[in-house]
Amino acid sequence: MNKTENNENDKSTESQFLFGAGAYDPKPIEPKIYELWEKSGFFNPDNLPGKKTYVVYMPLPNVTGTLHIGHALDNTLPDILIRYYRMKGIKTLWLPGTDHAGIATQYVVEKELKKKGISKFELGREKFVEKIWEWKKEYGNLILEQLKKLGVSADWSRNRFTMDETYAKDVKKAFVHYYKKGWLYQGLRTVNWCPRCGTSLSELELEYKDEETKLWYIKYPSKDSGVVIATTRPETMLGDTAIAVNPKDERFKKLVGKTVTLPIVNREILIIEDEVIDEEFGTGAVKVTPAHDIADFEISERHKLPIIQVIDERGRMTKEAGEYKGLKTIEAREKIIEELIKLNLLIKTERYSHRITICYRCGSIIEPIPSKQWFLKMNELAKKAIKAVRKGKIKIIPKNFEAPYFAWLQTIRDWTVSRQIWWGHQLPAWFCKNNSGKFEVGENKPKKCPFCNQCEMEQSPDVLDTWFSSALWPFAGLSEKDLKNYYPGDLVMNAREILNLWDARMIYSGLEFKKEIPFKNVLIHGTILTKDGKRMSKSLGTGIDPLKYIEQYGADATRFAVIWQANGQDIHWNEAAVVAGRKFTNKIWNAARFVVEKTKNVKINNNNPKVKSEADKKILESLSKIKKDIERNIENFEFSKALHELYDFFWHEFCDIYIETSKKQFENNKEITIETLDYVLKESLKILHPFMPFITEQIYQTFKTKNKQLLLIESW
RNA sequence: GGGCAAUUAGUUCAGUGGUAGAACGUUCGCUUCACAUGCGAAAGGCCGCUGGUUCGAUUCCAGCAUUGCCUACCA
Repeated sequence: MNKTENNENDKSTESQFLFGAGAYDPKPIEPKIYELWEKSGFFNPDNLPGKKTYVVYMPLPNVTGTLHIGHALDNTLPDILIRYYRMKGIKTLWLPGTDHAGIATQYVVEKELKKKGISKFELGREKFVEKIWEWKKEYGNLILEQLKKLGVSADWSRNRFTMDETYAKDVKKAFVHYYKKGWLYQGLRTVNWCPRCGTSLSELELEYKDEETKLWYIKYPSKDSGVVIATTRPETMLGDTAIAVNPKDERFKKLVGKTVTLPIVNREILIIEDEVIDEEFGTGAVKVTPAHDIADFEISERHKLPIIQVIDERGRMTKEAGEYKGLKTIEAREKIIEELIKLNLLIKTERYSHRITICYRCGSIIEPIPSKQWFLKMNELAKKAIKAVRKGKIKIIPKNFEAPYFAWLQTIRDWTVSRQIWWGHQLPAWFCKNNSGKFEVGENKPKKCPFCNQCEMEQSPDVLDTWFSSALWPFAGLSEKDLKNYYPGDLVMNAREILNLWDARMIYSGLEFKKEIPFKNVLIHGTILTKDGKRMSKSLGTGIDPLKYIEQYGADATRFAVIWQANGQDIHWNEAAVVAGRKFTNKIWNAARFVVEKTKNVKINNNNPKVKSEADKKILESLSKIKKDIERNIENFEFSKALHELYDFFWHEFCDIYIETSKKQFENNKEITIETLDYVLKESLKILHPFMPFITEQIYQTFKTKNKQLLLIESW
């Protein structure tokens, strides 16, 4: 854009406000309107009148994120609530922020650096973390700027990041608190390990992929006869410490308690009974490898079996694997099968398809290995979270999501909270350099080592699982005053896969640290799928970019499309809805133009009797009914329904019927017609505002009313 | 494997115990002084399949099929 054009635009502002000509063009208008709102300070509830509060916690976008259509849903719907309650005279607070997103961010920055030929290992931890901070400074708020384009009316003055200083302090406090309660412990556990990322992954960070493989039937001989087992992973047999069968399985009854010889290694291993074994699978007898299978690890805990690690954290065979040491697992597998054939112990091979576990970030095959990790006992916390929902203190909407919530919490395992990456909250655990394994937990580094009295204590290199910090989101880093005024809040709204990952964790964290529920409602919205019902995926190019729509059709039209389709269940995204939204903005624009042109410069003779026609009465009745409906629907989170009703009312009842009638009424009933047009338009703008804030505010600003303020805070 | 949900017009979806509605699309007619991103009109559906309850079912129940999502995981 050149300078002359700029000047022209400036001059034409007034005429734009007064409806120049042609179709509604959101492009020059939306940024100006947003600026107007932001400058007004009314996104900040401290500047709003009233006493009652309404608080929404934004589902934290990752700093690496860019706006996708899921965010549009996550944020447009709460914006309706926030705008509605703000107009209702309630102090509304929408708390925004971003998540440092440990693995995800580290992965993104690592890839960026790699392009420049820089390896994180060459840089070292400190420099690498510095690079991430630099990256975060440059791109970390991008997504927030994009949310502004959507019209999100969050209180940006309270924007937080999960690694802000004050936030980090609360994270440390939480860790120390749990430790003092005896709920944090270190232990060896076979964890899902990504050999590529070099970290353990939570169950929720795993993905699965179908794979065609083989099932090898291997004989473990003994003095009598031996046992045949079936396995998909022969290379792990070097770490076998038992054979397990189902206690009900008659075939193996007399073998239980005896031993067989583990081939190649020639170790005697015990035959044990365990309920989890499926008699139907393979031969009914299973090799138990505690170090490299999570289910087997659990069996080993029940039977006190030894753990022998034969695969290391880079996915190579360890020295325990003897002659196979240093080989990749897949190479070891081939060699071992060759050896078994030589020994005449490979009974048969079947084709077999199953699902393998892969890393959610990089897609590498997960290698379960034993690893020293920190665990948080979940027993008490899970109970609290269950109780809050059972007792109705927290509502999960729709209600049928309560079932998976309870199921998850009832069968929950202790939470592995440590991660072996560099980006995140380092554990506030301080180790003695001279006494291996001795440590102290505290918010600050001890001045003097309590163990050797002389060393500089070293902080644990592990960082906390990202969710450990986001679990504290409703209160961490907030000032005392804010906590007093705005905690607990009212609502979180997110997609269903976050229910246990995040919502449940916020619930028990709130109860544990603030002795109060963090929010009253958890609203689970549908998932946006492609038009043919497939999951959206960036790699398949089936993603839907809301910014493209905002650019092309405007934010109001984009919001319209999102809300129009958000009816509670999964959405098969229909682009036509955005076009419908754009048409609707144009309709609103033109209807307003009509009303403004007809009502300006008209001298009203107040002495004339004002007689309402049937049409006047009808539209006024409809308006008052629709207003109540909208209120009810918004308060019940029925946003789509509300918008459909609004659309129908405004377009058909107001424009098609009343405006057309009004043209005739001008001849004999001017006063009341003007009054009605003016009133219905203004009221319509109000009730449309939470849904389509930009255009309604823009039109509202053209009115020459006394004491006019922003529609944003106009009373509902 | 378990759980949840969906299946209604060409498409995306509402909805109801008495044989169905919207948006977009399609067809036809309109440059009617807010809007052609418009106005008016029309066509278009054995409401997934099979059985049950009922005077009557698209709506309630059961089974089946298809699809999707969540969750678990079997070596």
